[in-house]
Amino acid sequence: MMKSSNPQKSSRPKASEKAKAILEGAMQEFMLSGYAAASMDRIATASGVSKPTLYNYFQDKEGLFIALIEQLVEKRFQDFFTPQYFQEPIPSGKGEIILRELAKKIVEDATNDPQFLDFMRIILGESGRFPELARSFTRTIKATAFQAITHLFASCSELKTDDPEVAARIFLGTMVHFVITQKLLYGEDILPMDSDRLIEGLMSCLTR
Amino acid sequence: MMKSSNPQKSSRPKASEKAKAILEGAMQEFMLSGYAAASMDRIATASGVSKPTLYNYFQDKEGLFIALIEQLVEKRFQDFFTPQYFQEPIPSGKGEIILRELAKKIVEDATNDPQFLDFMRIILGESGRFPELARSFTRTIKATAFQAITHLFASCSELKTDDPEVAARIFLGTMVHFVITQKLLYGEDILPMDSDRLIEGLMSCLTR
DNA sequence: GTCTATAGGCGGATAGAC
DNA sequence: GTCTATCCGCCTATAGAC
Repeated sequence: MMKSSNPQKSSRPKASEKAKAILEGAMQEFMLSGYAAASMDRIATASGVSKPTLYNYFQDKEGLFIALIEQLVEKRFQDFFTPQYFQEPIPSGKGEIILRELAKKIVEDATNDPQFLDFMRIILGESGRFPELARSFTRTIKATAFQAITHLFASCSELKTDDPEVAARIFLGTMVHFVITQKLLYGEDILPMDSDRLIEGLMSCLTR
Repeated sequence: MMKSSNPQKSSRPKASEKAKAILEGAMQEFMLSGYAAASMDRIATASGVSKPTLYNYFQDKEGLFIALIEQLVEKRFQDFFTPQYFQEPIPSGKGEIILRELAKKIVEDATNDPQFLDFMRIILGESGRFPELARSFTRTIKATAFQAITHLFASCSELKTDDPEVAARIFLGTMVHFVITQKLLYGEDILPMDSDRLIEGLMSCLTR
């Protein structure tokens, strides 16, 4: 439950900067250590505040963790799978190009944005202890991605349209599993595979 | 490092039953709580031994965890993706049937064997803290699966053989991502999808 | 509201009897 | 080899001064 009121420094109702600092410190620590091994002392230090201040803004460790993940689900990674080029109307014949770009973007982000991998790891790893966070992720990010890609398959005549929902699952499944295997599970050292080669093969399965 | 000798009850060099009991208790606790939140006290209780005995058989918490996961990688889940029907020679025209059965087996095991999901969760969730365990998983289980399925695509004329390695990635990626999304991340409640429908669509993409 | 200091408990790991 | 009993540190969370 929320405290009765949030602390405010000025009279204007702006979002507290201290809360933001705490969330950033919490991000570092939770991503580095996972939920259970994270320390509220280290979060306080990383945030530049003292521990009681931390507990003034967030109920407890669990509340802080939930607030952090919800924020990441809603703000930071929400638009990942729904970039601008999913806007209507889809130019005729552009579906294949859009899918290729999206596939590349998934690989690039997993390669260049370490937060992205940490986020996936923590959502998956804590899905047993925090099922509501996993549900929130599925309801928000996964659902939006499936919806947008399904729409693409349903709209573009050059793509396989027999079952757009299934096509979307194959596309996203192949790419996300690739990223999980190669990056999270170190497959790039053990089972190397060029991402462009995979994308080509995938597109040839999903186009007419 | 190993202790100088393993404790043996009898003079014959049989595998210690206490070690087995400890590993079973450790399984319960680590799967339920994750590595960091697991308690050596609870493992001792669950195993029916006292804590010093626990430390007599395993160096410390980390050593016990590593021993457990290595055992699961090598014994328990090794043959999951390489069932009997991958033996040579593959009857002509049976590739499609074998793939369908394998896909169903993945979904069934994820549905009926809770240890299977727990194992996936812990390998993914601890891949940052224990990269060597993730590597071991990739080197052993993933590599064997890719190899067997690639061989299938390369051998069966009714399957898409342009790039068997890529076809294997698409097949396994689609099915594993399906299981992760539906079971680990609770997608079956939020984004329902009949597994047979997915398998049909996948097979139609991967056959000539 | 924010700090210093501390309470109180549970964690991993071990000493020493048998 | 296995136990009971215990050490000691780090953990979350808070009391009380300012």
